[in-house]
Order: sequence, then C-alpha cells, then structure tokens
Amino acid sequence: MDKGSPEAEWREDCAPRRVLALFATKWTSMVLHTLHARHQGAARTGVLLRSLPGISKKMLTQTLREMEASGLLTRHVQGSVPPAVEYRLTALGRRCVAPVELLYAWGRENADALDQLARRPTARR
Amino acid sequence: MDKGSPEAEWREDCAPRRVLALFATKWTSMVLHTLHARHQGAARTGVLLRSLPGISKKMLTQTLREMEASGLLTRHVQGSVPPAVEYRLTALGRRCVAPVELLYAWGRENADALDQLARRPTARR
DNA sequence: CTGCATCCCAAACGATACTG
DNA sequence: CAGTATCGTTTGGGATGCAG
Repeated sequence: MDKGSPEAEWREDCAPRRVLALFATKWTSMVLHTLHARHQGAARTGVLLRSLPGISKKMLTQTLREMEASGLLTRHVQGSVPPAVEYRLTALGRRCVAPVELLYAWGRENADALDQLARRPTARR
Repeated sequence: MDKGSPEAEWREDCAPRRVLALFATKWTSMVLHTLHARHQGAARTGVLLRSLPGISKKMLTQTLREMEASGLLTRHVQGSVPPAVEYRLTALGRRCVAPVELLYAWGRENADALDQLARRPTARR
C-alpha cells in the first residue's frame, strides 16, 4: 500500500477530498436529500426554501451555487416577469444521492441510540 | 405527506439532522474512512495523525471526541508509560461506514468530470 | 419571486507551546 | 506518545434590506 513516503495518503486537493469538503457544509446534504426525496429531483427556489426549515435565502442560494459548480445540479430559468427558477439534479448529482440517503436512513434507524448518547451530558469522565 | 403546516419538514434537532451536522465538519468523514479502509477499524493516535495529511493534533483529538460522543468509536487506553491509545469503530460506527465509502468512491469515479468543473473559472456566466 | 449586497457574529480551524 | 491550553485567523452562516 505504501509507496514513497511511509504514511502519506491523499493529496490535499484530490477529487474525493473536494467532494467531502463540499458535503462538509451545513446544508448541502439536506438540499440534496430534499430535492431528491421530496421533489423528485427538481424544485423551484421558494419551494426549497420552505422545505428546509431554518435555512436562509442567502445560504440556500450559496449552497445551490456550489452544487451547481460541482455539477450536482443545473439551474433553469423558466420565467422572468415574475422570476421562476428551477433547480434540477444532474445525472452526476443523481448518482451521488445514494450516500446521502444512506446516511439519512442510518440516522433514522439509530435515532434511539443516538438520542440516548446525545442526552448523556458527559460521555467521557 | 404534509400534516399540520404546509411545508414543514424535519425538526431542527432530529437524529438525521444531528448526524448530518456531525459530518458537516472538515475531518469526520476522512477519519472514518481512514480508520475503516486503511486500518481495519482500529488505529492509534499517531498512526491516524500520519494517515491524515494536513490534520493537526488538535483537530484530530477534537474530531475523535465528537465521534466518540456520537457512539461511532470507542477509546481504549493500552499503556501509560508511554501512552498508547487505540480508537476502534463500534458496531454503530461500522454500520455508517457505507455512506462515506460511497461518497468517497463517487469522488474517485467521477474525478475527471469533477476536475474539469473545478478548473472552469466562472461556471456561471 | 429570485437574487445580491452588506453587516456582523459565532464557530471552525490551525499553529504553537506546554504537561504527564 | 497522547493530550490540553491558548491564541489568532478565517470562514461559515444568519439577518436585513434593496433591486430586477
């Protein structure tokens, strides 16, 4: 497994790490999940805004921009007189829904255990 | 799907959201992946430190503490004269390796596409 | 309706030095 | 070797108001 250096692993800017960085933000996973599980992969701004309790307009747009730049979704302007914009998962984006759904499912399945742990004030002594 | 409020979805502190929050940090996913894929689920501090290029001692400990509090791994003191501590994935932790591995694999598979997108200076015009 | 700009705070992160 | 403490920087994130 080791080649040159004894323990060196990933480069700091390799694709997997950039991906993980993308999901290391508060809303990316939730936007992806909501878009997929609640809206069949396409939804307008306002709908997403209401589907994600607690998100602000700013963070939604920002998150969508990053996801767009990463190729997870595309932006479609449908009207402008009132503006109507729809965001759609790309093929690439659809292919990475699974991990998020798994994580989400894992959370639901182990909700009880996780809740108990969360309740425990000082797990370590 | 909707019960009371028109579009209300997850509570802010439900288990899935806490899980996503846990992974919405820079190192959690990478620690989990490294521990699982490179060290068969158990490794000592120094090993992890060297397996994760760029991480600092502080961030490693902090991340490990959070993962421990969430029940993903346990801490085992093996010696103290020089200190020797091993971290091991729990059953719970092992069960949530899959999502991370999927995400990581997705990154590797689509590395080319992702690299091209990253190279593009202004994706939006 | 959608998006941007601004201000501002809190938190995450990183470097370093120190203890057992 | 493992861990903590402290400090300083950066960034993420939220509130609000304005514009197309």
